[in-house]
Amino acid sequence: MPVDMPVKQSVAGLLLDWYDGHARSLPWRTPPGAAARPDPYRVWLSEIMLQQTTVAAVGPYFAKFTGRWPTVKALAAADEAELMAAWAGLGYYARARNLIACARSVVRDHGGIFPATEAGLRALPGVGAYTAAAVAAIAFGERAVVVDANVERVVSRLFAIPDPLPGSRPRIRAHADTITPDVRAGDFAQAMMDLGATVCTARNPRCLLCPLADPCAARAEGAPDRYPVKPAKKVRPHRRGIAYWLEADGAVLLVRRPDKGMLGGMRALPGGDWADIAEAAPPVAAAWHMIGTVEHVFTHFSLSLDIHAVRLPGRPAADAVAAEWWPVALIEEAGLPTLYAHAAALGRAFSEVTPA
DNA sequence: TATCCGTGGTG
DNA sequence: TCACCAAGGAT
Repeated sequence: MPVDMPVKQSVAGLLLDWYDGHARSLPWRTPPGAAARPDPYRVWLSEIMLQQTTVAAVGPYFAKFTGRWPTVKALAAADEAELMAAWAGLGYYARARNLIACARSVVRDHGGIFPATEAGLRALPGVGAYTAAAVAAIAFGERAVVVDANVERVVSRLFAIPDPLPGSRPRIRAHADTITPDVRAGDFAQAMMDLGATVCTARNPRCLLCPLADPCAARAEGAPDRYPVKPAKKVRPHRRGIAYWLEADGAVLLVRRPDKGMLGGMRALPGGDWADIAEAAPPVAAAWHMIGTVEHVFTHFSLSLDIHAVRLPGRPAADAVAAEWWPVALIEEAGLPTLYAHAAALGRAFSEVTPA
């Protein structure tokens, strides 16, 4: 489909022409230039899942969620524990809590219809400046300045912005505004992200394939990957912790972590928060065995989690808050975050070779 | 503004 | 191998 007249051969025109032939086909998308707009619910759900998360990782989760909860009304009526378990493994679990809160707000406050404006969307839980702009543009065709990490990279290079992130963000946004067209708002936003994901990549950008190579200032300088300029990295501290695999009668004791903080709201093995290993008291007094250590890397620290296990002939009275006995054979369905899924794998191995 | 918040792929 | 990175938001 030809580009609409007003954009001509501007940056937007070059980009939209490229997008018409190179758009990625994704489950939450409509083809470039399509007359029909995509379902706002699916656009919103995909945008939440894609926050700081790769397309490849999101794929199976998007299929699972849209299959189980096809509409925002269905999602609003979902069992919260079931939804959190379905999100397990995708990370950033505050997104899952906000997902329910947002769906319920849409149903309760907006009659089950997503707000069609950037400002209306921005007021929803879990919807920030980027997501509000993206949904407004993609699902409703509103001209919005959509700035994510891809756009930051493309724009920093296109204009060779010398000052480092995050201080450069106002300038980046101002430049992004100047190249955002009045037409094909959703296609333009997705084209910028596709360009950043497949051509204008963080490392080894493919300038020979880039539709914006000609106007790109960073390419003219000869070192496009020098942009965006970033601040010096910080050292990642290391912590140690303990988790307990307490098994009895074919079931293992699980707890639910507090809503705030790491892995908030998710099921876990008992064992504390890894801040002070001395406070990680076992759930019951028993002859515990150290069966292994799980190494895990989070965004701002790494962790060595020692797994202690015991198998008792009967279930003791566990005083842990919000504790539940979960069948060992069904542990895969508990929705454990990755750290505890790895710990549970050690626990099962222990279970198979240890008599009660 | 700076920090916190997961995970898996990759060059 | 490992530091970097990914369609950010809340506080």
